[in-house]
Amino acid sequence: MEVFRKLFQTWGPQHWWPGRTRLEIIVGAILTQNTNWANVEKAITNLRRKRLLSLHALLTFPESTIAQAIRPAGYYNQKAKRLKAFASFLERTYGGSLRRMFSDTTPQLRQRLLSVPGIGPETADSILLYAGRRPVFVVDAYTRRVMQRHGWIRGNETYEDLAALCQQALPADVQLLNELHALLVRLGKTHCRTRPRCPGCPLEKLLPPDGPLM
DNA sequence: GTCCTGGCTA
DNA sequence: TAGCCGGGAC
Repeated sequence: MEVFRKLFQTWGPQHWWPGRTRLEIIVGAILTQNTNWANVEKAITNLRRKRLLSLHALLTFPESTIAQAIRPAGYYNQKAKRLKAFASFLERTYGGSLRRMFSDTTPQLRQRLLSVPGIGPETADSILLYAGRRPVFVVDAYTRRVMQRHGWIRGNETYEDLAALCQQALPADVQLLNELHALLVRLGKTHCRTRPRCPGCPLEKLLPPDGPLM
């Protein structure tokens, strides 16, 4: 909570997730895997312009057509496959209804999302939090790096370990978890980069005496 | 050349 | 655990 307060006091609300619809948020969550968001926006713009941003289109258009549209997001062949995998999952499991999907319980839906090829824990949790408004903490590479550099974890924890650790330390508040993940991403892009830039960091006073650990 | 709101496979 | 996917921005 101290981390959240410091980050929020410094940068304020981050206005995530910038998607128009729940489907668009889910598509964005898949497209942004290991990819800069600016490139995802280009891909989503292409999908919209080509009328591919619908469940029906994702189900019916050939994978190669989807791939061409999302090319700016990188990994376009893999991601085209993943978008179609999610679309067929939604059709098969919930009759194509996002409303039915999001009326499922969080643990049940999470388990089912993880069974979709191309949806791992971070993508599943992003979907739950940002499209489903469920109080879920999203762990990402920045989260791990920030915690490791401050000596709060050993570094060999699994995704589920870190998620449990953070959930436990935080209230189950959708808005807070929404902002916190976005703020941690901002922190990772500005200060907690591959090479740390601690001077001026909102968390500078939380550093161990000898500085960052890695 | 490095990095980007990961996940799958061998 | 390493290698792979990959274009775009810097």
